[in-house]
Amino acid sequence: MPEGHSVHRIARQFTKHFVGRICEASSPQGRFVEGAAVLSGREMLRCFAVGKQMFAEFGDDPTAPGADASVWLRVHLGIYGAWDFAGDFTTKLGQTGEYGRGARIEDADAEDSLSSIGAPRRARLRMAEQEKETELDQGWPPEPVGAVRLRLLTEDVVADLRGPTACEVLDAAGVNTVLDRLGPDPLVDELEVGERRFIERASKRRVPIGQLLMDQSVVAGIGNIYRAEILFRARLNPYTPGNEVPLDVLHGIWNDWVKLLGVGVEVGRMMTIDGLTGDDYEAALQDVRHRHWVYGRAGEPCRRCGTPISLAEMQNRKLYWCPSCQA
DNA sequence: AAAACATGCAAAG
DNA sequence: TTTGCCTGTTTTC
Repeated sequence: MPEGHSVHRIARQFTKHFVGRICEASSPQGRFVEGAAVLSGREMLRCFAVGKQMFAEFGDDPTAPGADASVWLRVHLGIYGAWDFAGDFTTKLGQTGEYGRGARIEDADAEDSLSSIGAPRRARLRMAEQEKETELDQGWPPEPVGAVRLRLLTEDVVADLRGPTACEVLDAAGVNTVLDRLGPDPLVDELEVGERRFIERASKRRVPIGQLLMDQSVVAGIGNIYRAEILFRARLNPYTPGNEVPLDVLHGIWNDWVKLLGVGVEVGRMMTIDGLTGDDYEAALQDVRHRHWVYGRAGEPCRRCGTPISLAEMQNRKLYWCPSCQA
């Protein structure tokens, strides 16, 4: 379910609560027993997201004779994967602080100082596209619920992974192989470098721009909602071949993605309509049907011109656009 | 109550 | 090209 913004938030959560801690790893479901055994007993050294994928590096296992290299965990949540955190939290993520480029790790402390009113309380936090916090009224550690592929446990925080499309242990070379296949991510790459790579990859192909934006090797992190919304905001027809999109429009698309991703990571939702205030903003926060221009609105009147929103299949995914605004 | 559907991807056939 | 992932929400019977 998650697009890029939520994976960055999850990586932040790991950075805040797991990095620097020894992790006990297990696979209650039984489908990742070997991988969990490799990770268990190691310290998480760092965690970051690139596009929709999350990478966490674990240090040397001091108890394993001859071990001298770190190992990496790679996770892709797919369409309904989720991380369930439980333990002592001071706050939900995303309510304070700037989540701009390069601020992922440094901001963690600032956030703590801003929100340290009140003692940490034990809670449960589900992180998928949407986040939901609930009370934790069990003993410690809590029983895994459902099919938990991987459980990472520290002294006071636990993270349960369910339903991922990818979950594997890699060495550094394996991580690089994956990273090489991924296009630029505004929260990872220098903005100018990322833009150059995006335009290089998008402007040379005859493939429809609607398809290129979903291609994770062209730009990483955009999914079906951001795709539809970015194209509407650019007033660009999704079927326009990449090599026929004016360069300044591609430039605008990249900048818009930089902006939307920043908002998404900060707010924790894909807010794609600018300038909402008051009740309209609250409604948008609350309900996906109120926060997009065209996504999920087939047949409903365009919010800008009233024309019914079109729906078609592109690469087995639903594509929404306004046939008038995006002629 | 049951079925359909979803903000992806990888592996199998 | 089809299936698996295996959950949560919405729609249909």
